[in-house]
Amino acid sequence: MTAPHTNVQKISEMASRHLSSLSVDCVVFGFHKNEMKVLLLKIPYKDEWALPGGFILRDESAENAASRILKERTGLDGVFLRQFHVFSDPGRVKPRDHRDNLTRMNIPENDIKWLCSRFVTIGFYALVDYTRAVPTPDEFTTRSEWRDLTDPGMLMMDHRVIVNTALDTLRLQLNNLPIGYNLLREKFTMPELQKLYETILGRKLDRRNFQRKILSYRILLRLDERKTGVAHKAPVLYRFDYDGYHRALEEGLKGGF
Amino acid sequence: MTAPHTNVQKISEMASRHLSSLSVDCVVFGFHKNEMKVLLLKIPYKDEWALPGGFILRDESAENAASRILKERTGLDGVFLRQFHVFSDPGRVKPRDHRDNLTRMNIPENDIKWLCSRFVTIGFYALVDYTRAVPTPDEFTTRSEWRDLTDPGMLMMDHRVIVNTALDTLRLQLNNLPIGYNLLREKFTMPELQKLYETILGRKLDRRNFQRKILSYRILLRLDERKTGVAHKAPVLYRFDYDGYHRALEEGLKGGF
DNA sequence: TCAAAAGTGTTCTAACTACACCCATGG
DNA sequence: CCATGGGTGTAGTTAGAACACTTTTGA
Repeated sequence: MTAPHTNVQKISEMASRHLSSLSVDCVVFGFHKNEMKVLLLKIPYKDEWALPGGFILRDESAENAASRILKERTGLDGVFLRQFHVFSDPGRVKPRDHRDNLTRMNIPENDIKWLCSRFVTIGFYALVDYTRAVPTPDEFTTRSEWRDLTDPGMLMMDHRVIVNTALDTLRLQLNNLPIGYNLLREKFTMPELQKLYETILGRKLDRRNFQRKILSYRILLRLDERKTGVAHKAPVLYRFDYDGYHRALEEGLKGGF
Repeated sequence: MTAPHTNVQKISEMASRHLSSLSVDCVVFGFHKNEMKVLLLKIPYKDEWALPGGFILRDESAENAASRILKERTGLDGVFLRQFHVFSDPGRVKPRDHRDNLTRMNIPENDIKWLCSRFVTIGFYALVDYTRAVPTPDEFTTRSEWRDLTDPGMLMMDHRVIVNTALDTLRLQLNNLPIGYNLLREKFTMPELQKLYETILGRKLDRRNFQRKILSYRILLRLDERKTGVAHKAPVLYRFDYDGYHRALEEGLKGGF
């Protein structure tokens, strides 16, 4: 792109009035050992974690940006991904923090002034199979880790708020989302599925009623095998009936949890 | 703001890589004569309508921008307003249309180049009392009108998609939204409230079951008066019990419609 | 006086809740 | 061999769907 032939002052006015620095941040949910996990990046020289995110590139949609970032951070393609909220409060970034972040990204001092005007991010949440995702740090972070959702540590900027909002959205949309399909491995047991729902909802469910209800949706295929190497009675394995699942989700799981 | 002392080429790169033109568009719902209405602005010299919207100003949040615009277009303050989706598909605006719009807004030719890179909008929906809102055109449109939701006419760009997405969201969130509280006048009859729900849902509800259900939520106060000047038996007037309503909404209207 | 709309009650059914019992397994 | 977790069944309660009758009013 060639520079427009206009004076710098004019551009400055336009940029400050009409342009925003626009990014996406991904809340990547996983499920492991009966715990909900979030994928976070460690900020070097600080006891803080950040959500994987980045700028939306020219000529790509926000959805595209989010799935590109996800692929980079987890190695996964075709992940379940959905936008849930825009965070645009001018106070969401302390100018000091913002400057630090941009400096870390090797953005020249002069350009930082441009980006400091407003910093809007679109929140996405993703549901991924914990066992298949490989946490991968980016060039600005030291490492990438699955952290406990309940106790992820100190989060940068308003990222804690973003995570909480994502979780609230997840709960609200629970009955219209392919939760199990994306968060569990292909084969899973009934108690595992129940634990998943309990963890997301934050409350206990009755074992027998849960089983009856979830089976009534006709979204599960009971397999002719049982989980091996477990204590006590070996539970039966299930997998999702893809067609049935998506048919049911369009209506929403009636009654719901 | 003073211009940063850097060369034009550099700014151009930064802007095109990291900055977006960011706006809000409001889908303003009203309810009148058993019809859902949307507030639209007429584009001059074209047989097209547009959603009221505008750029987010420096140092204001998207929410702020939306409620500011709403105040300008309807004269209403403290309106129920909620963001529902970001539209960022690079193909959502035909470059030709975009250029026309910006030219109409008296934005100089040179600056238009900046804004053409990407054009992202945050969709908000609003629920307002039809009888109190006064449609007010902005400086770029000839008039402002309540249009039928089912047949609003030709809409500019992807605004039809935005309206449809807003309606889908409204239906999904119906049981967690103060629908009646915001769309009806202070006093209303049970049939009016039912018609509202039926219109949003797009299907008939049983008169008697609706009444029993809505009353069981304990969100209505039955008044000691009836609607006057109507044919047939005069229906009783109700108004909302504000406290009860908001208590009930936190849980969601259980069961729902 | 009658058609059309509003107010109220009843019945039937399906879904949810809360349990009790038996089975399989590893320590 | 027994504690623990998994599979299945049942009774009581509640919420939802379908439906009938009476009341009020303007035309």
